[in-house]
Amino acid sequence: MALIGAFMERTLINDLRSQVGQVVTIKGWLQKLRDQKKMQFLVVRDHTGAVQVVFEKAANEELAAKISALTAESALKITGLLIDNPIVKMGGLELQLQSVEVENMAESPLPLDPFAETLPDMDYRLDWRYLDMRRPEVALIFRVQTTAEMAMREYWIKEGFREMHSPKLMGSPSESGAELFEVQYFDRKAFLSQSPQFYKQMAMSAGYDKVFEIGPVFRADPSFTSRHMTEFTGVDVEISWIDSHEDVMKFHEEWVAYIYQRVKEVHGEEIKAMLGVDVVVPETPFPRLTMSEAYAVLKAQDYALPPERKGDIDPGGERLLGKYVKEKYGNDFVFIIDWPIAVRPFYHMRHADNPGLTKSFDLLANGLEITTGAQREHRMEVLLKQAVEKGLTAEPIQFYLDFFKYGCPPHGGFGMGLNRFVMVLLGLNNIREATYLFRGPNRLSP
RNA sequence: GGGGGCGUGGUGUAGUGGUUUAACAUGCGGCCCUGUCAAGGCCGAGACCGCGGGUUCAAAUCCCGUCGCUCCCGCCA
Repeated sequence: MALIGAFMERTLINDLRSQVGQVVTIKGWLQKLRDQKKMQFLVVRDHTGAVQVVFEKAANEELAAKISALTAESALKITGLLIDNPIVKMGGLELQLQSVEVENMAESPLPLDPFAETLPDMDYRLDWRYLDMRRPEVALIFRVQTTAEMAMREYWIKEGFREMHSPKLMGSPSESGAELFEVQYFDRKAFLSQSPQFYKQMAMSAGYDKVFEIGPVFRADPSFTSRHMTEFTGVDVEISWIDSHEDVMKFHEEWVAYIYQRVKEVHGEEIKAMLGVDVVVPETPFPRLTMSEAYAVLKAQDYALPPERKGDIDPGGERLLGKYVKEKYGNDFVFIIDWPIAVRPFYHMRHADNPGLTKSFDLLANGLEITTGAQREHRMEVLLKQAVEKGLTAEPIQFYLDFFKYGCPPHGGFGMGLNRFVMVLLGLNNIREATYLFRGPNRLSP
């Protein structure tokens, strides 16, 4: 703040209180103009707040006319004397306008009025996302996301993690049947990465011990739901020298609790006031349900699982489990562990005493799947055998298999959807709300 | 890929066979009033009811097709 003030003539609206009695300059948007006979009132907003600006028309008719011509949401620079005025409902402050500079006049009418009583459809809001995002509630979502990512990094750094940036262009499809986007790559084909999975495991083989990556993930799945996107931000973690997936879960839950705690500290009150959501720091450890226990719970509640999908849980079942765990343990989070090999990829390690089950987990948050994790199979012969069992051939994944030839430690990790995480954290009902610019099967712009 | 729902002024909605020259709110334009502050009052512009076809004396309203959006399932994060 002080640094900016040193070379920029501007006071943030949130900092005005300390400048009473001085001439200050604010920069922001005209949220409301109340143009009266003798007086003009302007509500001006920047990214920190809003303040009332007042002008007495008789003082300067020319300036008054200039103000009258201002349109809603124009970008303005206003200089005036800041006074304390308890009558003003907006913080008891008032800026007595001396000059106004129009940096960018907004066309009128606005295609989307950020301060209208009713909110347009999501799709329309996405068409005019930059206007939609002027709403303080939307701005809050992305301030929270920033804090959340900061907290993630704080925790990682403290634990000795290294940040990786793996390539998103790949020469061959990595995981078997995954839906990949194909792109033209000079005179051949390339694919957009649908997970940094293999590359973060390579870092384990490189001896980096613990790594994380926050980056884009592409999925060519034509999914039309409130929680799927074709491009999203993945949060990936991989940890070496673990004994089992339990070690990964232990890290995961403490890390999540820390993020919640930081977000609550920094934004808790605002979130409550603007979004009506109480950020509750979850108790650790999170409850754990094995797949068979999860099935028993669902069966006890007469939930009918689709018979042909044996070994998996459908979204309705996940929501019910979330509700069950909330009631029984008072926790929004639950790990579903030990998934059958049929529904897990070849690289998940299997239980030594039960080869039909993997040492894997999903993390459900309020009944929504936000994370998949596992201990990885680091013994090359076993890995290859499991790949073949899944119908894969060695050639396309040979580069991956090679990671395990020269001293790769036992390891495991998880991949979490950042947007889903923010969605659950803030109680948003659609992933588009938690995403800067949504990408779906039918949306590539703006 | 399968299924459901919805498409009415800029936006959000009402109207679901004939008093519809399509209503209401908000926004926009004009005027009036007012140290205003969810401002108030009056007036005005703005929709061939997504598109195409059909049924009917009569369609925003029913049927078919089509496009768009949306949610659910599948898939996943």
